[in-house]
Amino acid sequence: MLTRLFSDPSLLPDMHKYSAWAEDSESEDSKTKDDEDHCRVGDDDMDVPDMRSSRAHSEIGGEDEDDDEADEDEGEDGAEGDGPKKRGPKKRKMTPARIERSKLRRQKANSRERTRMHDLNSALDNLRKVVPCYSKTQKLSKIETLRLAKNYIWALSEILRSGKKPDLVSYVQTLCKGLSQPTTNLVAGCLQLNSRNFLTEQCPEGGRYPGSNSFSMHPYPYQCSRLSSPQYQSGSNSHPLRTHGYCSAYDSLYGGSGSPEYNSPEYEGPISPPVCINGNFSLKHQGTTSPEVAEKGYHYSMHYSGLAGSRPTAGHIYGSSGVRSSIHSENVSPYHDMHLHHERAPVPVYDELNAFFHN
DNA sequence: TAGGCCATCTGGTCCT
DNA sequence: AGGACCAGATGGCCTA
Repeated sequence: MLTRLFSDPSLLPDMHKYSAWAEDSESEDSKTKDDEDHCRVGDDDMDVPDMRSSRAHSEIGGEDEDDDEADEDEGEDGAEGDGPKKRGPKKRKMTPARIERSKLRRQKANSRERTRMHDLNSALDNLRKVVPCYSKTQKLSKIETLRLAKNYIWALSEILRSGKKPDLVSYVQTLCKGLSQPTTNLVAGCLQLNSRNFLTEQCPEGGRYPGSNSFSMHPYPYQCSRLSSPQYQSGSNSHPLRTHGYCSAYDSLYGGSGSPEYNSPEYEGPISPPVCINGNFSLKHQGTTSPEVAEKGYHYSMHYSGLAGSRPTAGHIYGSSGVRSSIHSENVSPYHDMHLHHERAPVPVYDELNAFFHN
């Protein structure tokens, strides 16, 4: 859109007009406040913009061609007075009928926009329910939900590729790529993993995570009942997961009993994560690599090719201040040792993984 | 109090 | 022409 805007010179005058308005709004604070007070009506059902606002004028100017009385009446619109004359379409005189029609149109548009955003939010809510760490009481933010969902998809696809369970540290690292530290803590806590541990467990040389390779039969009791387990309750510091009842998608992935949240009556869509237990995956997995996966593979190949001896440690990713600093997905390599364990992976998959990881 | 997140309004653009 | 989509602006709420 921006490209389109900047590539189309005919649109620039309007942009300039808008910029000028923005600047005016800074310099003429009182005037703008006044306009806003007219323009913004906080209540949902009272969103009738006041046509005295300059923005309302700019919208109205380009429509209602059927009005004959519309003239080059610069006096009214250019009434901001001493400023430079604005270019673009001539403003038309507002008649009460036009004002009314414009109000109506704007109300309808606002209502549609609200509905659209509500739909979007409900879709996001549904997404929250199928990514790890769903909680009714403490929702992930929109951006974190999207990031986590992306990582989750990536983690699942990696599982599909390898045909085996990843180790927990790798799994959590994948889930937490690019997430904020609070969300990282949530996800890690959700999986009963100290985020500091899994971050610092990254071997700087690209080696294995100490003690993270073991995939015994029951290494991860990730069930919601864990929230009441003595281990969880005896934690040194209070954890939000304990109070908010987070549950992990790892549960459903690897043998956890159904989490109560997934049976939420509010949720109407399909609730199962797309992967079944014991390697019987239900996701469609086509032979061709999807663009997203290909992109991911590219990231990983970049990562593995350029990383030798230079991979930043976790401390570089999350500074002591807790502020995330320039984290890149390439900086974390959750699956760097997966290609070493391919007992159950079909040979083509293994080859493909090798191609990705050693490119 | 600053910053993050969010809902809403708004105008521009594209599509049907 | 009208609706969908998008992005900027703004103010409210919450939290560290």
